[in-house]
Amino acid sequence: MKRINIADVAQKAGVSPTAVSFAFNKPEQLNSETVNRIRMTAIEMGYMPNPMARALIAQRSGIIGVMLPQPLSTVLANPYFHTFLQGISSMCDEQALSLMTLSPMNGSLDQAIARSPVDGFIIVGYNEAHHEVSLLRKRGIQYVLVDGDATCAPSVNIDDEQGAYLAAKYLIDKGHRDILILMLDTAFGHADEELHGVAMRRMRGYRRAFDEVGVVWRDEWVLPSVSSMIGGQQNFDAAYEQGLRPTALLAAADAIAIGAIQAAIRRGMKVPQDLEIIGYDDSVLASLVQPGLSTVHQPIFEKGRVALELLIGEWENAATRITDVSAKQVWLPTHLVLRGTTT
Amino acid sequence: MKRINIADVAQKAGVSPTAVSFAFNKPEQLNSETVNRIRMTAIEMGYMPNPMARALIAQRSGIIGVMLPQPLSTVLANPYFHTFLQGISSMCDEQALSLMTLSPMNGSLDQAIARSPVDGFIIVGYNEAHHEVSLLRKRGIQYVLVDGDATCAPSVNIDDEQGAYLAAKYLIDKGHRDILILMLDTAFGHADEELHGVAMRRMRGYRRAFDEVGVVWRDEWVLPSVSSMIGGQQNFDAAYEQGLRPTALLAAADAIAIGAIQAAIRRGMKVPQDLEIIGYDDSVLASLVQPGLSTVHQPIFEKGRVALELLIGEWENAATRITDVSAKQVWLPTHLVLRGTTT
DNA sequence: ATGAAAGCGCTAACAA
DNA sequence: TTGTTAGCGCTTTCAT
Repeated sequence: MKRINIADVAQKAGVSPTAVSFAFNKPEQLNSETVNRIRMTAIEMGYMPNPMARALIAQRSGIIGVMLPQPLSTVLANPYFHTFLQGISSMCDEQALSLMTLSPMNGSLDQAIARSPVDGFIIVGYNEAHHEVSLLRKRGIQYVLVDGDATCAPSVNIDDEQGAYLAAKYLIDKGHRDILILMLDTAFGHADEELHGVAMRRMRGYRRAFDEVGVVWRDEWVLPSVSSMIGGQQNFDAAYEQGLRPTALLAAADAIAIGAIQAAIRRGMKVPQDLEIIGYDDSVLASLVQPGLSTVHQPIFEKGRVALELLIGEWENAATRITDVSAKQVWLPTHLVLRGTTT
Repeated sequence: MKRINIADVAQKAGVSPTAVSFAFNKPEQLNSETVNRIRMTAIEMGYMPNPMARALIAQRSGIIGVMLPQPLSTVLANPYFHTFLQGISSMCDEQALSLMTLSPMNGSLDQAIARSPVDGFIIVGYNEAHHEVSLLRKRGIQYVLVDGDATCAPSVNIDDEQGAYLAAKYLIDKGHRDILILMLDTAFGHADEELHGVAMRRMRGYRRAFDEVGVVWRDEWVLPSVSSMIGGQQNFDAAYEQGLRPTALLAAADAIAIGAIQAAIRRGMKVPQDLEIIGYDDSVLASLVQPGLSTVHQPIFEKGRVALELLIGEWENAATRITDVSAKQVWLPTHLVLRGTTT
């Protein structure tokens, strides 16, 4: 089925392709009668300008790409990303931009990037040093890094270290010494270096609190976990079967914490009486579960908004040729939120 | 900053643009030495083929568009869509497709559609009769309808009516007569006709159970609610202040049910002792809240997968010129899941 | 007020 | 094995 193009419409309406183009983009340049006739014909024939051709000429598609560290289906299972994407979208809605998500296809992002007709990227969970990222840089494509280390490009991060410190400090001050830590597995160099920065910063924060008070840091008490409820369950169970008997738990993500709670309850423990727990992120789930999850709050929604704001700022910089020395690094604050999983 | 194009690379590498193109797309057609030289030069110059130009020629972008009934930020606040989008993405991941979301911009989808370089649409919550949808049809763009009435195009729906019937029947059989119904507001013709089909089908299901047993259906006991926790809270409160004293509650969406539960508890009621509640959708929240929400289960994830499968099927049909008479209407089953909000 | 023609960046017949 | 050439569908000067 051949798609109708501008020439078809022009011919049927008895005008030139230029006229048809004007009828859609600059109607004021044309006799309003002609505009009407052309519009009529177009509708009748089911014509609509081809978006790809338009984008090719304009060198701009109105689409922003969000590069994610995991397959999309995994990401969408994570409440953190829900809120983050909401933040981006709220800005998209305002700016009439469309949002496209890209995840590693067959383990690599190359494919995905090469095919994405986007005006810029928001890159989540990769450091600037990452291979694909440096390619973008070289190609002169605008991007903003989120949850990743950056120096040359704008970035949005939170104060992971401080948040982690506060959480650990709280439990230690309450007298806990046998604290199980379920850490993001990305801190262990398993998966690429995704989130490497974030995971390491949180680890350092926990550690700082331990060191400061002189509590022994035992590596066997730190387990890498995928960032999901299942991950939390499995690793809590694993710890228990290894003989660990924690009185408190630090989880580097809320989902992990919630999974661990379920596992603990299943083993007959009472939360928070037998086990105090502090998660990380303050995702929507934290206030929904029973008991409410004590956690480190980070402004997730705002993070998304700010990321897109920075990206838009980049476009404007490029347009007005202001030098790129700016490269803003935004650091958003974190704080402790106490709910029902701590006493 | 001028972007490097194929000609620049060709010149620098001392070959023709064709050679460069081949080096990227059909390396086997070229002397491997030449390929290497070209690749080197390309990397050095930071060159990457322009995705828009590619898509223009191929008449195919590898992107599928998901048309949503509400602004993206609203949609992402809804657990139903999380799971649905996960279903689509799981298929995307497998097929190396990218996913782009479009929401009404400034109240209309025209803008968004006109700018979307997609290979096809998954349209959620609109009927085939909807203006924008019929435009697509005319333009010859492939699409699949989800949660909407269709005859000419493929569609995926669930058995809304039966699910609603089961829920209402259950409560009625337990002896309840004062049943508050928090219905999707889209059943009331407020917002366009979005979800019109779905909302009406659920309404009919509830009604059928009432009629069958001869329970009086009172329109004042049916309140339109936006599909969110806030909506559920507000409408439960509104009902209460109107003097309604329900002993049971049917909510046409889980989010509504959960909001209503919170409102009820705040008024000192015990769930399920004072108020039995059945939601709709069985979204992830339903099993997370305390007490667990009894609800009508629908296979949300699968719905997303099937939708994309149908779309891909359309492409293949078009390619092999099989006539389009097929237009599969898929109906997925629903069933009742009892948890803690019923006795 | 309207049209002819050049080109956005790329691919793919067809030649050489 | 490599290059020439003609578009993909559209926008946009520059003429008329």
